[in-house]
Amino acid sequence: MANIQEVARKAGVSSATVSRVLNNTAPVSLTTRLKVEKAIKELNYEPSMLGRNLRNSESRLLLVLIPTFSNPYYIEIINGIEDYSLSNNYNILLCETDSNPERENIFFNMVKNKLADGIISMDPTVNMKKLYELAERHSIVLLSEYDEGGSIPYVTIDHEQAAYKAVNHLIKLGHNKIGFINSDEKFLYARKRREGYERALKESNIPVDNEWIYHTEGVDFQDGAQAMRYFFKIKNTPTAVFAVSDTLAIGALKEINNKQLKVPEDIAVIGFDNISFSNMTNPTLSTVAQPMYEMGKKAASMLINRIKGNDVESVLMDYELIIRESTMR
Amino acid sequence: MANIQEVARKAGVSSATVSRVLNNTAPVSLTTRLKVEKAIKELNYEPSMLGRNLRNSESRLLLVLIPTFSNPYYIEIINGIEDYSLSNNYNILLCETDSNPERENIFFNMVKNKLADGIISMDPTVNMKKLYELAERHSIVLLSEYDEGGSIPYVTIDHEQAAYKAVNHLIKLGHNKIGFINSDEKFLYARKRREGYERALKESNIPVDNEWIYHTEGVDFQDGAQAMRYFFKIKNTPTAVFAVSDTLAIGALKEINNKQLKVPEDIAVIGFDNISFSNMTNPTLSTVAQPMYEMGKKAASMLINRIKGNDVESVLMDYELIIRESTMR
DNA sequence: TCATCTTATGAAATCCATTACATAAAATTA
DNA sequence: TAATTTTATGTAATGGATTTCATAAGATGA
Repeated sequence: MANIQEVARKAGVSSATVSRVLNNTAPVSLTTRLKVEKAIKELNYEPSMLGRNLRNSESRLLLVLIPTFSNPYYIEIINGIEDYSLSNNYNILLCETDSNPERENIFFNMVKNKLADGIISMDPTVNMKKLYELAERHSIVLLSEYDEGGSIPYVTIDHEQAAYKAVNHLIKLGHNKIGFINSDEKFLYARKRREGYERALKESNIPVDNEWIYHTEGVDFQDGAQAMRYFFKIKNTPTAVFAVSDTLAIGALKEINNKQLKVPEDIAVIGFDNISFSNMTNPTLSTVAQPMYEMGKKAASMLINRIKGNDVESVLMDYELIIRESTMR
Repeated sequence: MANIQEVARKAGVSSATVSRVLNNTAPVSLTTRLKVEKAIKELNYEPSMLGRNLRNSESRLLLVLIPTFSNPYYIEIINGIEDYSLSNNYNILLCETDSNPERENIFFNMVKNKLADGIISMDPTVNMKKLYELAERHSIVLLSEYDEGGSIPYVTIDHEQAAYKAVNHLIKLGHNKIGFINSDEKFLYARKRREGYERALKESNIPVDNEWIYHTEGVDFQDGAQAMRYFFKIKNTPTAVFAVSDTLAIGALKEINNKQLKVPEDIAVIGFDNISFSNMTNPTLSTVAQPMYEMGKKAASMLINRIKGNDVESVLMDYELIIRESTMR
């Protein structure tokens, strides 16, 4: 592959002029411009990004940290990030951390090493201390999982209120024995959603019973199934279940089916995230929808702005309760 | 961030020596090594990948082309690719083409521009002509979708035989009205699976009826549901359905449920891919499992070998029929 | 017409790490 | 001990594009 010097030689100009033609950074006479363009075409020249990136000390690569590919929750968000980034000439590198600090380090180093220009972290298990260190010299945006009062900008929804609404919906259906499948409360979203759960119960004078709060290891289908098995084991099985993720809710649904019980007649179920499967289950799953695509776009635009040196503000997005068969009377 | 020159100055050596310490490419005396390491630590130096990549004219980035994130089929494969790549110091860039030639071009250009070292394409909609052009000067491996007799190495399974086995399984259950939900036959895998479908029928003296072969637009749930609605519309509705992807099969399942019919009693269903959700449906879905993780690993190892300049051979992997509730008697 | 401002272009420095080549010192071998 | 090899290190070129600085030619205005 030809380089800029060869193009310059062929066109009978200097490499500076070729660069000017390429980037439109200074006036170039029409005749020279044409000569250069001809040479470019003839040599089939494509500028080397390596050279350009080194000189500009940017990589135009954004890292997107997610804990695992296997949660479909992230898909739409990623689409939003990718669409926005691509149309602004940035590429995204999807980084699955597997909640593994070593992997996380690899990705952090990419930023330090100038191999990436910034990070959107959707990983609730991320090492916040290290992230803050990195944020001193690099651009970072948090998505969904965030840090209240911290200095890193974020995009999220009001988790407390969303959970409150979901649980309230179950209460209005007449339930007062409401199980809560939560993930580990080391995650902020989990703590927030628990607060919402409790507020809804208290407002309706339903006592909060810790027996009805189950904490899962992960957010896989299996974790949801296991939670449901727990609820079946205790003397006082709930008549409705709120799960903090659709994958958990679907696992619970499956376990209820296995028991030959009916949803929503015997047990109502509501999830969170509105993953595409949630509309394919039998019965279809009620859930809380976040504007994932928009959140992704917003986060990408914030990050790119940050990289350009502008200040950006955190945002709270709207969410929506989606009622389907699993919570119909 | 300090650069190699500053480290050299601080340690009182030349940058060449620092590079030698860093890469162990030539003997360095213990005393100098210690001096250099001390300077590196004090300056908090991390080598710039941009400089290194330019000099070595490599990016240690691999592109993975997929048509869309929304098919969970790809997840395990990507895990395999990523694990292998990361442990060989390569990063992967997940490229969603959306079957959009413009996007595809962006990614191809990254390779031409030395921003990426090679491509694993899982995209059946990829522009094969362009891919072959690219393959003349760059490293490429095909995964799943391949080109018979072509010069680009691939990793795949025997699609014809796998489809044959799946359909044969339905026949053995006593079905002779077997619908086939295929995707567009411009894809090789679709043509191969159709061959398998027809061979199974013919061997059992069941006539092949084109009315029972439906071609979908995509492989989303909706496409599967639509195919099933078609089967309900024709006079002679099949008693069993073979879908070329689990997402299609799940859509069909949903549609059958909507009709208040029972799977497998009224209609048996078998899919393809063994996505994680296929074990969560009601009833659980029979399917054909490909060794996705292994296929990903293999493809990554082939690509990295190619990049190193070695010759690599295409491989056929094993698959497995997974019988679940949707085809039980 | 002279002074001043634009326009157009090239030379050379720069970004950062790697490596071929050169050289000096130390170690080994004959 | 002389000759040869190995070790240890530095100098300078290299990869490819961008940009500052310098300069010459053309345009504008007084």
